[in-house]
Amino acid sequence: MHSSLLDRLQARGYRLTAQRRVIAQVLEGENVHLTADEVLEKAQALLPEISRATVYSTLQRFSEMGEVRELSLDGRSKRYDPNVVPAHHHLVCDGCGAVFDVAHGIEAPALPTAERRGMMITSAEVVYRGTCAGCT
Amino acid sequence: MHSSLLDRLQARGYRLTAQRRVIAQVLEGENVHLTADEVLEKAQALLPEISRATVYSTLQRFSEMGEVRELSLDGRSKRYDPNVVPAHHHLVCDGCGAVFDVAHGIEAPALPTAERRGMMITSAEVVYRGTCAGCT
DNA sequence: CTTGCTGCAAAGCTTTTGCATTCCT
DNA sequence: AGGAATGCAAAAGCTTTGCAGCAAG
Repeated sequence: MHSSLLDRLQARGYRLTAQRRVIAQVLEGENVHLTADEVLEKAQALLPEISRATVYSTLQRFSEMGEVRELSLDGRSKRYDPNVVPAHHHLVCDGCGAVFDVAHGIEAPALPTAERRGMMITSAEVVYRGTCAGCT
Repeated sequence: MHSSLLDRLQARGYRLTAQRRVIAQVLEGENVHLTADEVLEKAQALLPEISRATVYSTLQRFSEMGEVRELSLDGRSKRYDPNVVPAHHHLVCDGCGAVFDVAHGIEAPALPTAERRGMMITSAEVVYRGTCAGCT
């Protein structure tokens, strides 16, 4: 089976702390993508003394490691997507900002070389938008 | 020819002020997409007494009118895209956050009904990412 | 032991808001 | 004249940072 996020943390020489264990657990237990504040809230339910700064820095660390994807889809908060692989697109509710995964298999169209402005393209994500049932 | 943004403002009953004229001018004069702060800076060069609050509320107004598109592509600032029509995608530099338009003609793949979670899809934008020359 | 991690609180940045004043129409 | 738009300054989110103490390896 796959090695867990925690195993990979350790393999890279990062320390394994109760806080990181809890944050990893919170992320993996969710099928929607949480904001940092929501991660804090759920983590505090499991480990009351965890701090906001730790949640933010840990999410940043996980993101730099490529273990979590940071999404900026509305002007409010970033959201954290624990499903880095396989690559997939997102469906966003313009009302509440909720983000849903779109099953993989859909491929974004390639960007013609003439349009690349000399950049090497590292990702191509499609963002679908609409309004969810709860937001009428 | 097309009616200008200012004509459309007036047609909808909005007042035509020096501030709005300057903001429209700043937006239309750019081929990259500016943040609110950059709009303020350029607007102040033309009309020194314009305030930050006015820039923000005007951009919000233009966006509600559908005259400008609000983009949230990184966790920093929103950017404002004056080219609402034709629809087009964007190329983002992960280093500096700069946003370039991708020529229209590229179509995002449709989202299968099974994946829509009951939502009516109102838009599908592709975001290409890479690192621009200046960000090495 | 050593160095990295945590918690706290303060600061930073972007954006919004309340209210008196100004000025389009 | 009348109501909308502006400017100012304060406040409100979200996120980052500095630093002393704690703990994983």
